[in-house]
Amino acid sequence: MDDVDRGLLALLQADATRTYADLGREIGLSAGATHERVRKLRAAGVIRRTTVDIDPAAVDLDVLAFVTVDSVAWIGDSGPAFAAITEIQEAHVVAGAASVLLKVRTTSTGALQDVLRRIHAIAGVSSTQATIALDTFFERPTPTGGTPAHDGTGPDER
Amino acid sequence: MDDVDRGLLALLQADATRTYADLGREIGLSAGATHERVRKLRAAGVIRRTTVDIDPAAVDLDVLAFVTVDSVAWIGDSGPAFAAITEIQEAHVVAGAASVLLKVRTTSTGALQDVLRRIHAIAGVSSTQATIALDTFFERPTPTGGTPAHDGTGPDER
DNA sequence: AATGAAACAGTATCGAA
DNA sequence: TTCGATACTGTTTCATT
Repeated sequence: MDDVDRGLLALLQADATRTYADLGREIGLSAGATHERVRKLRAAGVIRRTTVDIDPAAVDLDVLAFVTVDSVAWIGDSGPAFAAITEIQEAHVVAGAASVLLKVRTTSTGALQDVLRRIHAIAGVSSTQATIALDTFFERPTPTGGTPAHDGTGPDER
Repeated sequence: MDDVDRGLLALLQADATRTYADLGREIGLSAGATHERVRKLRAAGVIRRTTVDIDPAAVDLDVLAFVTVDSVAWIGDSGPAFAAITEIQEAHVVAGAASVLLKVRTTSTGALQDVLRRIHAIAGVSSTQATIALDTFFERPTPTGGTPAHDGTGPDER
């Protein structure tokens, strides 16, 4: 993982449909070498998958909510129970007051209520609290440090 | 947007490197027709972009935190100020106690502290509260209702 | 809006440096 | 690890239904 790899990751995040020849031109590598780099990044699991980013509104997912879940017991192995609820986009175990933080998308507040009902049915769950998002400023891919603006104020650099 | 489109979206989310011929075979369409469908989904903005999903740990982003931000004034136009902080992966205006909810990734807790400092420097921000994620059960693409049979009625189904 | 075929472009591979 | 060349595979276009 050198700077060339990080640059490639940033370019691919922005647009994974570009050709290897094109990407290579931008970072100063041949198409073959670029291809080999990307192949290795995939093999190493740095690139987990190539996917499409979909507009939630286009599939009628107009409601976005963050749900904190409290539990009576340890919920460290309830991952699959949350994963079974398809409306849950992310599930994280968090430190602090709540045990789990969920990102949930539904077509309506009624559907959200139904999701909350199913969450309560999971063993150990004692309570939930939902916070509705009114507007999303932005959602972007995991930062890479590839070629991002650099304001120079940060303590660490790489 | 019919069921064929939704099926295509689900397949592309799972693996956008598959060929049109291959995708078409699975949903019962020729390569040409599949290509045309996907082209239209892109043109309509349903598919916002094709991207790669990167393992955060591979780029040393070992700290994930959700930060709630309180403000004294209306922050409806501070989107760009948050976007300028590259460590912020998502920013949403939320209803409830906090004004904005952020998803932040950093290489260390020290770097997180620095991000919080920069957030405080944004006009109108009065306080922040960070919640650290200890473990991520899963993070997946926006659900599409693609594979699950789904006729648009009723709260939801699996 | 879909098909099948043809022309074109990009990918994947390989020997050499 | 890279490059450059090549064979191959997939994409893109188009006339047709």
